[in-house]
Amino acid sequence: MLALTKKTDYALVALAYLARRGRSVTSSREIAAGSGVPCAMLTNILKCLTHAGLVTSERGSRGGYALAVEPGDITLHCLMTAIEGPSHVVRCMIPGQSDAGSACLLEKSCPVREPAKNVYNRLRKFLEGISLAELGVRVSQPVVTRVDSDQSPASLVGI
Amino acid sequence: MLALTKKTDYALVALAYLARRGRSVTSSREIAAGSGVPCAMLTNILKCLTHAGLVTSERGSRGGYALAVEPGDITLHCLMTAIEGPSHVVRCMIPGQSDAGSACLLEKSCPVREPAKNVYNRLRKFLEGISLAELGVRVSQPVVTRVDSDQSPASLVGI
DNA sequence: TTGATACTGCACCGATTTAGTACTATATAG
DNA sequence: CTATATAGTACTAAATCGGTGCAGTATCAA
Repeated sequence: MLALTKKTDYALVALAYLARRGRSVTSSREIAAGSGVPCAMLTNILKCLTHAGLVTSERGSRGGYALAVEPGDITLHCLMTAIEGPSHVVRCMIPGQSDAGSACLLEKSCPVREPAKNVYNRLRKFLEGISLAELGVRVSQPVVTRVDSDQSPASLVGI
Repeated sequence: MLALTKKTDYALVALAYLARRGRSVTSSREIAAGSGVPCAMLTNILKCLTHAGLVTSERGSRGGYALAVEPGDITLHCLMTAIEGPSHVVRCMIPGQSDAGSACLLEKSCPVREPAKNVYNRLRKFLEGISLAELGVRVSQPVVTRVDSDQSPASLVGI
C-alpha cells in the first residue's frame, strides 16, 4: 500500500481547518466539529502533530491548538512521519532494525535491497517535495501571532 | 505507510530470480529454493503475477513460470497493482467506492480531496517511472524463448 | 492408460497493524 | 476552587497482511 492511513488523512483535514482559522488558538472540540474528524481520534492526532512541532498547543481553559508553521513549509513526508512514524520501502530497511535477528533470509546476498534503498530515497524526496499548501491547506486570514477573540468559527468545511 | 508489503517484496525477489534464469521455464519449487521465498507464499504470488501478465505459466510436469516481459518494461506501479490491487492515496478515492454509502462525512465539501487526487496522480506517475530493471532485476543470460535443460540451477541469491 | 508433476482457485487461520475509545494527570483562566 | 482543555497512556475492536492447505485440472512420460 502506498495509501495514507486514515489517521494521516484526518490529520490533513484537521490541519486544513486549522489553517482556515488563521493562527488563532482553536480547541480540539471545535476542530472536530468544524472538520468532521471524530473528536476522540482527533485528540490523539493533535498530540502527534504537537510532538512533531507542526502545531503548538496551549493547555487550560481557552487552550487549544494553532499551526506552528506555514502550510507551505510542511511536507507530506513530514506529516506522514509525524503520524505514522519513520517510513521505509522494504522491511529489511526499517530504521534501527536492519541487523536485527529477525532479518530476512536473504540478508546481504539479496539482489533487491540496494536498489530498493535507492528507490526509497527517491520516493522520500518526492514526498518531501509536496507541501500541505499543495494539498489544499491554505491560511485563509492574514496570519496573526495570537488571537483571543472567537471570531467567526463558521465551519468552512461544513458538516 | 508507503512501504511495499512483504508479498510485493517477495514478488520482486522472485522476479529477480526468474530474470537470472533467462526466460527458461522454472518451477515454483526451484524459484522458492533459489530465491529464498517460502514456497507456499510464492505459489500465491506467482498466481497474481500470472494474472497480471507479468509472467507466463505452463502446467503439467516440466511446467513452471517464465518472465513474460522485459524487466525494463515492468514498472513498480504495475507490480504493486498486481500484488496489492488498485492503489489509492486517500480512502475516499478507492476505485469504485467513491460514492459508496460508507463514504466519509466530509463528502463533497472536503477541501483535501481534490488536491489529494492530484498528488495521487503524481505519485502514480512516479511509480510508473521506476522499472524493475532499476530495482536490480536483470536478465543475466541471452534471452532464449524456451529452454528445457536444467542448466545450472545454482542459487545465485545464495541462501 | 496410469502415475507423477506442477499450476489454479479458493478457503482458512493466526499475527500484525490500524482505528477508535477511555481514563487519569496536569495546566490555565476566572 | 472549579471548569475547561491538553498530555500521556493503556486498552479493545476491526481490518489487513502473512502464511498454509487442499481439491481440481493440465501436461508429460512411462
